[in-house]
Amino acid sequence: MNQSSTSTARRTPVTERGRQARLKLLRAAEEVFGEKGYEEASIAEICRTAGAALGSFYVYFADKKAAFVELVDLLGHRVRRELATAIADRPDRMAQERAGLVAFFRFVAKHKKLYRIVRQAEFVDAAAFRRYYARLAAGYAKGLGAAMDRDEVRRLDPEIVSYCLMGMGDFLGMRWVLWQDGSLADAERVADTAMTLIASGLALPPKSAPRKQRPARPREPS
Amino acid sequence: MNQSSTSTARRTPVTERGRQARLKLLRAAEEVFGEKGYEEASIAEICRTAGAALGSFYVYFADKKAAFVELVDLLGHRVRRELATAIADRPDRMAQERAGLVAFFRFVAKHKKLYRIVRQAEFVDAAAFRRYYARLAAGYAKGLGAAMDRDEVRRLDPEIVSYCLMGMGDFLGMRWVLWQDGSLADAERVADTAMTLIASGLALPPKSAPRKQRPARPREPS
Amino acid sequence: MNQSSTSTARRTPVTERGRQARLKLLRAAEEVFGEKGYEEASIAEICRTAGAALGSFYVYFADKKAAFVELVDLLGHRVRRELATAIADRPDRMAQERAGLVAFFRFVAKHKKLYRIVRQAEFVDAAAFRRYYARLAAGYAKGLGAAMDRDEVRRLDPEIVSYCLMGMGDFLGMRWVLWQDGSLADAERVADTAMTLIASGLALPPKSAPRKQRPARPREPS
Amino acid sequence: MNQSSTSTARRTPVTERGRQARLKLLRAAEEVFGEKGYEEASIAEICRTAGAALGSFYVYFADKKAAFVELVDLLGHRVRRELATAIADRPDRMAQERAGLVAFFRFVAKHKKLYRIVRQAEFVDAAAFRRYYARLAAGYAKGLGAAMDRDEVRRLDPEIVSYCLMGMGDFLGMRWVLWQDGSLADAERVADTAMTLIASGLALPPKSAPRKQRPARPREPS
DNA sequence: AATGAATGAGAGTTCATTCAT
DNA sequence: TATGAATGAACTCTCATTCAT
Repeated sequence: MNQSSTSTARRTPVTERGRQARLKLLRAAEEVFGEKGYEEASIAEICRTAGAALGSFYVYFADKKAAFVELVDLLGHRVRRELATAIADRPDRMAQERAGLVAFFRFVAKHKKLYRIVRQAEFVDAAAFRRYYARLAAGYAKGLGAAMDRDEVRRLDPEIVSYCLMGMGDFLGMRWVLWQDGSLADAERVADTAMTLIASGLALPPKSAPRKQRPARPREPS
Repeated sequence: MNQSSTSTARRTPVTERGRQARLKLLRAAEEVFGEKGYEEASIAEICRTAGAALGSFYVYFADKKAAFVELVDLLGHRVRRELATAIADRPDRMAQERAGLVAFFRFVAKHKKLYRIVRQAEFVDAAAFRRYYARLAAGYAKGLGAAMDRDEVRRLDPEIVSYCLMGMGDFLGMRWVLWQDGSLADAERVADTAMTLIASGLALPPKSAPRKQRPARPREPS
Repeated sequence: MNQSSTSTARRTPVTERGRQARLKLLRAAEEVFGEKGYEEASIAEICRTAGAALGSFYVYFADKKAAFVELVDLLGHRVRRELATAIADRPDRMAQERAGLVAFFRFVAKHKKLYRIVRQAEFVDAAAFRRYYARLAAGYAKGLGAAMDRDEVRRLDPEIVSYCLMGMGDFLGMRWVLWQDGSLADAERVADTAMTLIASGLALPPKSAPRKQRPARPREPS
Repeated sequence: MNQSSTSTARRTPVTERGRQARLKLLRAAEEVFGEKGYEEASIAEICRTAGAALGSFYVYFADKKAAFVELVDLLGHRVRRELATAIADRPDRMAQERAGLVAFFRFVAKHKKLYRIVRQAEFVDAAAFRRYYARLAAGYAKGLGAAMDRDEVRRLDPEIVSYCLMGMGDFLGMRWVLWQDGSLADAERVADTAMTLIASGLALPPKSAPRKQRPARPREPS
């Protein structure tokens, strides 16, 4: 969780000046990694972009990968915050789903380059990649679980459902936002279709025989 | 299609011996790329694995990327063939969906390393990556469209639905197969849950008011 | 003089078919060497241009350099023949000089690319390079010597004078033909100026006191 | 003029230590290029000679060619300085010509290997090659023009005359210095002969009819 | 903290030449 | 003769990282 003491010394700035320098580098890293991808990005260019000397990079980051991973975590925060904001105040789960999906499209469209960083993380640091999705899924599942408890949606394993919905969102975003030069032209139509699928998929099944003891959440099908 | 005459000459073998050598290299590339990933894989190791001299690689492939791309296309063929086989003879669309999903899990479990090649393609050759999914989606959409025409499933844009289902499959495979050291322990349970979602999502809506003129299937974008 | 038996066997074609194949390769070599220069030219491209297989090259030439050297010698022949033709029938030495200079300009303009081969020979095969100029100088000196004997031009070491005049021609051709995209726009004006210089330079000195015994040619100044 | 930011960063040393290292590499390059020629010279050898690591080369030079070009420009400076020094204090143009010619022979004899660098530049970087001669010619022409204005020498296009004289010098140096294992044994005799030619060639023509209006010196082409 | 010079392993790629057919 | 596959040494260049100041 905390990436301390990997090799050469302190990595956390103490002075305010240090904190600023570190931030400058991180922002430059965001730009360069986003533009070039992990492998093509060079630390030299990051430093040039940040207006810092080559050596300074290693004052604040253990190595190239450490900076990248930090960026992935940062992005995870941002995405989750964005989604949380978009969802807040929505009356019911389906409204939340739609708001979340559209917000995600918007995020991807707005940070096209940047979003590739997350996807590339799979090949740079698998743990950071899993962490990103696991945390996203946790938040997702929590919302779904609550909705299930309110009998708003069909009772299914929330984690599985979360990955289903994340997968849908991810692929739709890839196909109709990323591959569409980032325009949101089709976003509404695509979201409509997806929401039809999701709404029906999650709709409560016609209650055949009311069961006294409702089964533990995870297990449901048959 | 054929990238001739730019640099060192012909790339297509003429003799049978040549065809064999090329195949040997391609198999070695599959192994090494799968094991190490694109960036970490070295052509020297591919050649060592294939038992060929370094220069021989360039007799058959223009460069590192060309071999990788060829591999991605090859994998696309294999996956599509596998899925087509798994689906054949299934009585209805939902049975096909389930068979396809499970077959996909099995493919991923069996070729865990290899499957990373496809995912990494996004960062090596975007075109090959898109091609992979576009072709897969095309086949998928065709099956869905037919089912819609038979009134087996809800009428929606087949391409969008295809990407939704591919996304679900992809993420589930990632989470419960790839991250699970490739075991298929959870596969059935996960497939069950997913199928509940899919079946409900694609089920024909309760016909409220019978419409004379059923709406034309939405046309495929671009 | 004769480049026999360097390594692998016979290099001289016996059949007529062989002679043709060899010629085809030599012409291709001329084109490719001329276009790319010695180092950048590849035997593969020469063969491709000739429509021959890679291995065929070594049937007719010992190696890359051998073909190049042969080409340089060939060019030497052509240049000397061209000059000889241009000079023939000129009434006096100065007319010959001018005709030769202009013919040289024309040759360079016409075979711009090709002429670089000669110049590059200095760094590929010094002997071939010297041979080229030595032979040219020999012819030049012979003509000059004859003119001296006819008391048409000032008596000086003909070889030295030859190199002086070749140097002038070479540099003028370089500056006003090669660097001028091969146009001959300035050729006349340049030739005029050069001829003024040459004519005065070679003009008989005002005979001060007639000497009985004229000195051996090479030694003249003081 | 300065080729910044294209690839790996700054090329101009900032510290004194850097300046020294750069110089060390440049001197090594001079030695190795001179000895082996451009193509045969390897950067590895240059670094070995300089006692520097391979990577250091690229700290100071963008690539092999850049170092070579810099060397050519450097040589140009040296040659021009040498000639300027040799010419200074000579009473008249002909004395200057002779001094320049002999100084040039001496330079070639002394830096035999080095002088090949200039000649090879034609095939490595045509622009640097032209620059070398264009600058030399400019200085030459200036001196000639002044002499013409003083009515010391015949009035002709100074640039054309410059190239004539440079060509003579070049070829004589090649034939009687470079090909003579660098000895200056023949230098005097050759210089004498050449000077006879030059002196007569440039001598003022016998004033047939005194012209009021002396013709404008021909203007320099482009 | 900050700098920038120094490092050197390692990569992809080329190509003249040889060899088996 | 003619072919084209096979070879592997050699090359230039990159770049993450360390070090001295």
